[in-house]
Amino acid sequence: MQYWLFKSEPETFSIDDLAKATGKTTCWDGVRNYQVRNFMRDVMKRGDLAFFYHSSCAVPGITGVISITRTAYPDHTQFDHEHVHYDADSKPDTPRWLMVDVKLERKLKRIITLDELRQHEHQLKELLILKRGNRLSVTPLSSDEWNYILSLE
DNA sequence: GCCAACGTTGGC
DNA sequence: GCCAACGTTGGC
Repeated sequence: MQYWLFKSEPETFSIDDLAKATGKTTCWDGVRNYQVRNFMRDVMKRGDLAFFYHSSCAVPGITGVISITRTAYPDHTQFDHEHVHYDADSKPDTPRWLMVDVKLERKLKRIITLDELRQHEHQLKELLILKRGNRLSVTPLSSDEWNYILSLE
């Protein structure tokens, strides 16, 4: 089982939006990066756990724990002309982009901020989100990193 | 296959 | 709003 970190801009989709969703479950559409698509296609399994991270906001940080409830399947928004994530080059018989379903397990008792994570750089120096220039919207992390971060809560 | 230009991300 | 970093595009 693999651990992950999912970024989302709370103005677009926040942890509270997920909490309000039917069954606290949503499809994670909109991934348009090949590396992330390959993570979803090749590695991500049902039951994997992930942190829900708020980015591009006043207080960036980890706000909750989610789980993968459905493995990769075609992202329908790539075929929707009206959608911002429409991809004219992707054909229905060979879909380019995939998504998974995720479910909210729980909100953290408090947000573990990016600033706080940086203060633990010694233990988290391999954490991809702390590395300069990292822009992947979904990144893997080790069980040691997972447990260490949860211990901060 | 190279690489400059361009678009996007995301912290600040 | 700025800008560094990085992925993608497209001309050659």
